Amino acid sequence: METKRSGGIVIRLPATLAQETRCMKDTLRTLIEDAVRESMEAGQVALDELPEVELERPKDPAHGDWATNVALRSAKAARMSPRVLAEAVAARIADHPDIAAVEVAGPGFINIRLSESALQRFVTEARKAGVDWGRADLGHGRRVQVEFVSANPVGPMHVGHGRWAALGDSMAALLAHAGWRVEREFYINDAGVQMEIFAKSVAARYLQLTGRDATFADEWYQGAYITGIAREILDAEGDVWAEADPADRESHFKEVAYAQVLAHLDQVLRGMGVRFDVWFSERTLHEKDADGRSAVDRGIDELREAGHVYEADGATWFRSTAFGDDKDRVLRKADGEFTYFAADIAYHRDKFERGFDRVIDIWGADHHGYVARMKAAAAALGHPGQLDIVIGQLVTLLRNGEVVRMSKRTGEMVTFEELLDEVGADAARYFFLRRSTDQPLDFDIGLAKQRSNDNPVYYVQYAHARICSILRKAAGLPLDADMGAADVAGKLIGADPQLAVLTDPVELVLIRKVAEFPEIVEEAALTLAPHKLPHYAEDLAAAFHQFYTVCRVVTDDKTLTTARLALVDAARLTFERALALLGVGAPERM
RNA sequence: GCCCUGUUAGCUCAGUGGAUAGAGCGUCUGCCUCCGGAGCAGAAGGCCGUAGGUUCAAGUCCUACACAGGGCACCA
Repeated sequence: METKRSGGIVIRLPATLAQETRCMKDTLRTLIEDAVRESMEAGQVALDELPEVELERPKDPAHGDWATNVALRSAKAARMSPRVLAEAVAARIADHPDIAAVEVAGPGFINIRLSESALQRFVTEARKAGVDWGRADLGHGRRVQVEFVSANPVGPMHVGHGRWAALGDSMAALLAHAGWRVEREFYINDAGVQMEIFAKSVAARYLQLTGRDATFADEWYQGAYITGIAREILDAEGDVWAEADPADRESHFKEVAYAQVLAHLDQVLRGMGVRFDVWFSERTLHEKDADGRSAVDRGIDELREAGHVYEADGATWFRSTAFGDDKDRVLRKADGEFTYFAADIAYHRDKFERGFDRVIDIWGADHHGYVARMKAAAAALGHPGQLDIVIGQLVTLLRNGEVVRMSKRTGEMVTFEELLDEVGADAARYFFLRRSTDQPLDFDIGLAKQRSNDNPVYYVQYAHARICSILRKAAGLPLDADMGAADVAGKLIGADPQLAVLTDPVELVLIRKVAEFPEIVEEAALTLAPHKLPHYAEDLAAAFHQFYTVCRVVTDDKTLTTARLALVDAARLTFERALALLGVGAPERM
């Protein structure tokens, strides 16, 4: 099988924004650095060099929009009280037009409150950016590959795969929004023992269906889907294979069943909106080229030439301990077979040969013991630090509080497809992405089935739908009208809304939340932590609902109405972007 | 035995070395002549697993220990 590249790949290139957008944080940092430098030059502060200026958002809104601890950090070196140092710096930034207030607080924090006009500008900025709102440039257009799911093609997707699908897809979207050129890849483990067992299992069921006796070993795949595949073969091709040579039969069944499972995986993944740019077949790594050598051979050769390979006890070893692993690892067993690890080395070598600056693998916690050797291999191949391996804790499936044991072998399982049917793709994705990858996930089917309002995805989607409803109301459209929210908003608001009238505390809280979005994108992309997005979206929804309760948007006051429409439109856009990065829909009505 | 991840409100979980540790659910009390009540406001609820250490400052970093889950193959 050839490496398959799906058609119509869309790689979104990083947008080059016409104007140089500097986020508020960077602007403030420069401002404070200048203030410290001036204080030093004026002889107020005795420091040898400019300290690093850290800015943070205080937890307590009473402390302003931003705070810096620069005075606390430099006090010792400057041999002065942190508060006095802070006062000296604060006095030099207080006059900036974007700053409403500066105060020294606590042990020596400098708290900064932005002016209303500075905040109001974010509404314009978000609406102007449109789908590019929140875009960052961490990647500088470098190429990153995210490999995830990568299931053995020997059975249906299970719930754990669903978590990796949601996680990988969202992480990829996040990285793309943060300025990386991203490719999504699925590694098909279609070589090796699992496939043989798979074929034997199908063959045995086929024979049984034709009324013959067939041994079925305990360690084979017991799942009902095996019989299903066997029945399909029987229906399509008849019982001609019953009397065929067992080796021929198994080899034929293997390919038929493999194709079916692969189609199933693709279909389920598409059903939840996940599309891979590349499906990479492990088999291709074992195919011999004109010189009679496979990619696996060449991978080992490369390591050998670099001096990292040796022979011992009849096996071929990789000296992974030279790169921080606990023990050396076997590449080729004494029986002449390659280990799975050897193929994985060839695979990662192939990835880097394709020119990725960075490669991210998403694995379940059950593979964490593999991390050290894989990173060692990447380093030995000349790519230290370019491989990130994200370890996600496992999913435990519960049914009404009782653990459902899942095993491909015994066939006792609830497939991910069933779960998607029951709870819907949006809720399933949101549920998966809300928890940190370091946290094990309990997925209770009974609970998820209830479709209860407890699910925060509805809270967020409802906020979006509510905004669309306001837009419909303002445009005089019926409640059930289909509309392009952005177009409707554009016509209603016009080119120059008077945002200066947005001064109500809840309006400013909502603006601040909207303004935070680019920081969240950057932080989530930097830490490979999509779970920050749902939490942000819920905060944004809370800010919007509070605003909605206090402030009526559509009133007789034309100026205020237009300004508030602009604000809710900026919020709508932010919901839409945040949900898009999660792969969750933003419905215009529910 | 060794390695990884976790341990924060009754439950499920957030928390870039900073100020009085947050949210949802659950419990209790209020709010619909009004753009969607799938909403909002308020109350109660905490020795951040334990013990040391680093720091001006520790839920956050370091070291032990306890508990939970997952790994420790010439398996895939």
